[in-house]
Amino acid sequence: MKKLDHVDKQILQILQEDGRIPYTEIAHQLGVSEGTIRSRITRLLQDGVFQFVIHPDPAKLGLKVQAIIGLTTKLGLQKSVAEELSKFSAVRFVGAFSGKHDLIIQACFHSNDELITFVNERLSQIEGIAAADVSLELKQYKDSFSFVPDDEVTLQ
Amino acid sequence: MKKLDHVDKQILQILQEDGRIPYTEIAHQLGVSEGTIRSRITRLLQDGVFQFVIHPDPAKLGLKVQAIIGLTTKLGLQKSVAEELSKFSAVRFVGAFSGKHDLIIQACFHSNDELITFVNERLSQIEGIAAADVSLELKQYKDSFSFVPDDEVTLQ
DNA sequence: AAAGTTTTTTTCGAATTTCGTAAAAATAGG
DNA sequence: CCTATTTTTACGAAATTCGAAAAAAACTTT
Repeated sequence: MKKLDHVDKQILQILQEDGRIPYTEIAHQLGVSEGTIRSRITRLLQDGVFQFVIHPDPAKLGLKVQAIIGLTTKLGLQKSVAEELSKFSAVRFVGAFSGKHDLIIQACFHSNDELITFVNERLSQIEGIAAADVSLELKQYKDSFSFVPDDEVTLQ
Repeated sequence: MKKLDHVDKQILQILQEDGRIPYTEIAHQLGVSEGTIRSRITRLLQDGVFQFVIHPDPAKLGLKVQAIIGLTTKLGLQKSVAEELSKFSAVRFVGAFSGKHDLIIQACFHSNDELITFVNERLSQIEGIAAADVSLELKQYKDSFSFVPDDEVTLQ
């Protein structure tokens, strides 16, 4: 149960703009030594607070069709359905929810054709899916899992 | 209109695991020179194929409550609603969709209380939202931009 | 298929960054 | 106020990145 202080949050903020900015540069921006940045980041990584990753642009990879699909699953099969769905590389998000749909997923496709094939061929072969409610993405306004909350934060 | 070849895709694959792995290490793994990795990555960045970012764990930041909210907007106000919603740092995804909801957003909160406050106070103050359908995330199975398509890819 | 052109890869020394670690400073507890 | 613990700084060594020129590969044109 450790708190993220202002420096930690500033580090996260800077890294979400450019995950490969040198520690020396962050140190310079924040007015501390490189060693401090290094030990802070090492600790944040160890605590699982964040990971260094890349954010590909699906459209640039030819995945022009994105969809959010709400699924109704048969009782008792939700978990196995979720795990099956997670295996697809086209599927980038899978979550269990309360509300209209038991599972909600987000996936990317090259074409409408590929999407409809996914729904008709792939989903239908997964045991436990009762219904699928497809929403086709028309325009994306924001997509970032880089968000640092504004207020004080306590580690879990 | 340039193709991503096998090397490019391998680079993306490696960087998804660790966005800060040294170019020399990637070069070693793929059996090419550091210069090649460097020029490939520089080009991919310039083409906007991907960005270096970090992936924070919302739960570790105290954001234990995540929700997907489907919104119905008043005709003509969808865009401005989407832009307003994008301003919230708690909101990590905003998209316009065909289907049951005009807009679908994904957001993180410290507590159920904060979520309900967001819905009742923040959303209600945005001009143009007719209805909000909240789905509370019970469990997350997958959340990753790790989707390097398996087949050939052509840049847009 | 040879010659010329363009693009990509390799090479390599210089500049920069990262790393390991010990000393100094700051913080916390009694 | 003193001691123990944690955090920050400092700094030389190792590793990585960078710039740029040469070499190699891939494409064109004839």
